[in-house]
Amino acid sequence: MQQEHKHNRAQVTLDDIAERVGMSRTTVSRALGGHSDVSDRTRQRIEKAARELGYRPHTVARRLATGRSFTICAITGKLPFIRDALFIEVLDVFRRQLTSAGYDLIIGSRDPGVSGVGDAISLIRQQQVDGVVLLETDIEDPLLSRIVEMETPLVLFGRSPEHPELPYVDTDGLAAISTVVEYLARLGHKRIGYIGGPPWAVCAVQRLKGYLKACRSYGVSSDGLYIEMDHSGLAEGYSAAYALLNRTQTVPTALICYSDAMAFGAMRAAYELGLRVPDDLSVVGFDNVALDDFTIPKLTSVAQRTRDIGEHLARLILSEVEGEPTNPAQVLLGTELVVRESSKPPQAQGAP
Amino acid sequence: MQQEHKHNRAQVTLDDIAERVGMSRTTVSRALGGHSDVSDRTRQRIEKAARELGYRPHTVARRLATGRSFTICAITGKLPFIRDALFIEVLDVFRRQLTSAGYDLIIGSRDPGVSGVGDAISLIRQQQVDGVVLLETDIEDPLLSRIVEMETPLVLFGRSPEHPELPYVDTDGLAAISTVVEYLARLGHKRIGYIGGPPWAVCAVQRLKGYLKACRSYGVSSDGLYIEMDHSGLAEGYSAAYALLNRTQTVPTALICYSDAMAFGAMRAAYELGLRVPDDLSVVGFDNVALDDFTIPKLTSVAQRTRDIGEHLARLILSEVEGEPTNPAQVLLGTELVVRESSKPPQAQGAP
DNA sequence: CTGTTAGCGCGTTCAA
DNA sequence: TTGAACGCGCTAACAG
Repeated sequence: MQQEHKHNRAQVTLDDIAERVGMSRTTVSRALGGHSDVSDRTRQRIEKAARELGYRPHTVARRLATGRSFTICAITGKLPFIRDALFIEVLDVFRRQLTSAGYDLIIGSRDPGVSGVGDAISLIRQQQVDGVVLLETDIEDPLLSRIVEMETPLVLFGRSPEHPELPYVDTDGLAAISTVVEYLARLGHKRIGYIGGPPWAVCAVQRLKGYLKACRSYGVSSDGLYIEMDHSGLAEGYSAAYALLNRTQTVPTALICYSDAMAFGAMRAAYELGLRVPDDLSVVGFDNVALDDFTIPKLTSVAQRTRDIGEHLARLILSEVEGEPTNPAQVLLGTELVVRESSKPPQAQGAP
Repeated sequence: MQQEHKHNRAQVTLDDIAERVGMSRTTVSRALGGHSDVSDRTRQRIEKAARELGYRPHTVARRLATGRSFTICAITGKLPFIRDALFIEVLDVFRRQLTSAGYDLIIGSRDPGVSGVGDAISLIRQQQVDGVVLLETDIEDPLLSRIVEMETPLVLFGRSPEHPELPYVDTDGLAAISTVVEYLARLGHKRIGYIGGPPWAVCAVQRLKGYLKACRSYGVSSDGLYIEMDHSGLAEGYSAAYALLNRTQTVPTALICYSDAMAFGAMRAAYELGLRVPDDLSVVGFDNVALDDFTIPKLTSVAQRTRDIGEHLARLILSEVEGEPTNPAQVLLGTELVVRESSKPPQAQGAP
C-alpha cells in the first residue's frame, strides 16, 4: 500500500540503488565507500538514491568480502559475566566511542562454550572482530598469550608483565593506595589494615605493593594487617575484615579495601563486631561507585577516571585496528581520593 | 615448525577438509551440518579430518548463506547500558542457555547510533540477529511496535498492554507487592508508604496497583503515602523517602520500594532524618540483590526468580526462532519475600 | 548417498 | 570515470 515503508523487513542492496540510478553496482559501491574516483555528479545521485531507499550496508556481507568486521571484542575477567559496576561504566563510554567511530562492541567469553560460539579465539579466527580489549590483566594469562600469537590488535586495561610492550591503559593503583595510606597516617592512624584482591590480578599486586611501600615510608606497621582474597566481592570483604578485626590485639584502626564491594562487606563485619565506623574504625574503598554516597556512613573511596579509561581504550584499539599508531600507546592514569564520612582520625586510646 | 599448530590464525575451510578426505565440499558441509543423507563411514572420516585440522565453521559466511545469524539480541530499558544488578543476573543465565544451544548473545541499543551500527532495527534488517528479547516493557514503546511489524521472533520480559499476544516472561509484581503489604499490615503497620518506579514501565504500574489494592484489602490507608519516580536509582529513592518522611504528620512507619537501590537511598534518607531502621521505620526493597545481606540493617526484599526468568526467556526465544512453539508461551513467575533485619512491627506510639 | 551448480551482498582487481 | 568478472566461505536446489 504505502510506497515509503515497503522496505520494512527487506534489505535494500547496492543493486537496488544501481538499478534506480541506472549504473553498475560497482560504481555505487565506490561512491558510497567514499572513494575518490567517482564523479561528483554521480556520487550525488547515488547518495540521494541511497537515502531515499533507506539503504543500510549489509554488515555480514561486507565482513565476508573484506575480512574485517568493524567490531571490537571486550573480554572481562574470570568472573562469569560483567559484575563490577566499574566495568559497566567503563564499557559504557567505551561503547559510545566505538559507535561514533562506526564500530560495534561485542562481549566475548574467555572459555569456549560447548558449541564453540562466542569465545574470543573463535571470534578472532573467524574475523568476527578486528581487535580485542582485555578488561582485566592477570599475571599469567594463556588467553592473552594466544591472542598475542594470533597477531590481533589488542589493548589491555592493566599492564601485563608477560607482555610489557602491549598498548595499555591503567590506573596507577600503587600511587593510589600510597596516597590513601598517607592520608590515614596523617590523620594519626598507626595500624592501617589492607584487604587485598586476587593475587593473580596485576592491579591487585600493584595496590598491595603500594600499601606495603607506603607503610614503610610513613613508618606504620603492616605486620599481620593485610590479607589477600581470591575474589573482590562483598562476602570476601566481610570475612577478611572479620578475620582482621576479631582479634585480641593488633586490631587496625583503619582498613583500606581493594574494592568498594569489599568495603561494604567490611563495614558490615565491623558492625557485627561492635565497632562503629568511623569512630572505632576508618574504612576506605576503591572505585567510588554511586552507592558510596548513600551508605551509612558514606564511604571514602578512591575514584578511578572511568571516562578517561574508556576513551583511551577506544582511542588505542581503534588506532591499532586502523594501523595508525597513536602516542602515547601506554597510558597510566591518576586517581582521586574522595573523602566522605567513613574515615577520620582514630580515637584516643589507652596505649602507652 | 610444528605440524599441529600451523593453523594458528588462518581459517580452516570446508574445502581443506574436502581435499583431505578427497570429497566434495558439499558432502563435507552436510556431514558436519548433521544431515541424515550421508553414509556413516563418510561422516566419520569427515569428522575426524575436521577435528584434526581444527575446523571451526565460519559464522559470517554461514550467516550470509543462510540468512540466519544464530544470534539473539537483548535490548535493555531506556537506561544507556546495563546498570541494574537484576538484569546482569538474568542476562548471565540467559546467555548460558543460548550458548549451550549454539546461539550467541548481543546487546543491542535502542536508538540508532551516528553511523547506524548496533541498533536493534539495523541488526534485524541485516539479519544479524534471529530474534529479540526486550528486557523492559513500557506502556508505549515505538521500538517494540516496529519489531512486531518486522515479524521478527520476539519475547518480552514483562507483559505489553499494546501487544498482549506476544510471548513473555514476567514477575507477578502485583501479587508480590500485595504480599509485602499484607506482611507489614500483619506486623501491625497502619501507615505503609510506597516508592514507585517510572510510570511508563509496565511492571511499575503493576506493582503500584498491587500496593493500592492491598491497602484497600487490609484496611490501611494509602492517601499521600506513595510517590512515583522517573527512575529507580539511589538518588530517586533518597529524595522520595525524604519527601515522604520529612513531614509533620502522616509519616509512614513502613516503606516499600520499587527496587533495592531505591531502598538503599531511602534508608539513607531515614538516617539523615533521625529515623532508625527498623525501629522507627521498616523498609522493604525489591530484587534481593547480593548487597541486601550486607547493609546495616540487612534489607528485607522481594526476590525475583532470576534463574527461571533467564531460562524461560531463552526457551521461549529459541522456540520462536526455530519455529517450534512451546507451551506455555506466557509465563508469570511468583516471588519470595526474604525477610531480613530492616522490617519489624512498628513502635508503640501515642496515638489514640 | 554424493557431486555440480548457483548464489547470499559486497569489495576489488582488471579492462575499457 | 565506469563496468564486468571474480571471490570471501558456506548452504541449498537439483541431478546423478
